[in-house]
Amino acid sequence: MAEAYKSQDVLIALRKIIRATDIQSKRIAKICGLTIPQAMVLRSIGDLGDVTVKSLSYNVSLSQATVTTILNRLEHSGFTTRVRSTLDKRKVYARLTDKGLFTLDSIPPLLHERFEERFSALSEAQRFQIVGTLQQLSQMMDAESIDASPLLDLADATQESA
Amino acid sequence: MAEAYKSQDVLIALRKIIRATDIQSKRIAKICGLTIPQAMVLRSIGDLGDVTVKSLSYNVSLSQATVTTILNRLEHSGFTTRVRSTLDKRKVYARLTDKGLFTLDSIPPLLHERFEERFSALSEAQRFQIVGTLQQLSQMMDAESIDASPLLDLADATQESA
DNA sequence: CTCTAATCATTAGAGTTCAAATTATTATAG
DNA sequence: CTATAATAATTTGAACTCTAATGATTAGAG
Repeated sequence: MAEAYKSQDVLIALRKIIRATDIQSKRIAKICGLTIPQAMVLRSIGDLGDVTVKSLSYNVSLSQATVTTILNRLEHSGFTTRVRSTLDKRKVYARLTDKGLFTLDSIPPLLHERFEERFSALSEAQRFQIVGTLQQLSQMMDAESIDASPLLDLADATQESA
Repeated sequence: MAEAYKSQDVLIALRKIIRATDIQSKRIAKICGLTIPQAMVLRSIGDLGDVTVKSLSYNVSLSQATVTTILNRLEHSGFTTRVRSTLDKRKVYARLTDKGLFTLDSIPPLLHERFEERFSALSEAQRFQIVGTLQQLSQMMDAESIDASPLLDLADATQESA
């Protein structure tokens, strides 16, 4: 029995992974009130400080439109606010509220706990292999056009908020 | 600088891959009028013959609810029909129309052409490595609970349609 | 200075996706 | 036989995601 690995197999495997993360996202949402995408965005804001929608979209690999809708929900739930730039009125900075900052600490691991365990139990070489393969995949899929390095305009925002 | 591969890196790489396939899906939809999920379902029906929604959901790794909505669209566009089982009236079989059968041949590769090229240019060992890593990942994410082998009830359907 | 082009964010519109609740049907236990 | 449980599909409700169009603002050319 020959084993010919086709790109279709890639698609099927990806679907299972996507499904697993989707389901996990719902699970997390029930526990802490934040879905995975929301948590990713919140975490990004925590890491980067005040950031523009565009920077966020680079950072979490989502379109600007998607980040906008996620920010809508985060703002509605009181985790973030929007601050329009005074230097360039086109720009809008996302900023954590106290509630958002507080919540950041209580977000559970974004992947399934069991995955976290299993993954960290692997050797560094194995982890490298997995991450490397995924990165190779995303490059092969032309994801590199999305892969631009995050254009942080932290300095700008920090000065303004001072 | 130490390189500690964290599960967060997995999440980011996955996001890029997911996004790349989403974008490709829209691209395909413009070309042939079918999104990737729709094409996957259509192809499954082509492979399996008349199948129940449940079988399809196993086969394409989507929930029953999702398959239902995709079938709605496929039916609305005239690619498939629904045939309710007479032996077990709970079951509904999806069936290709002539248009659906015809269209099946004209569906472009579901992943980016460049990806198809690059992927098929790899050695069997490399392809195995990629598919294997993905499958390992999906198992680690507890996707195995979804991973049950497809429960085909082809025989049943075939007899009925005769 | 002004017109046009580029940039940033949002909105509009459509498709995907899930869990949970519902409906319909079949199977099983008493 | 009937009541309950299990199964199959759908509906409901909510989030995510994209592209394309729009609105607002800034940058650059003439």
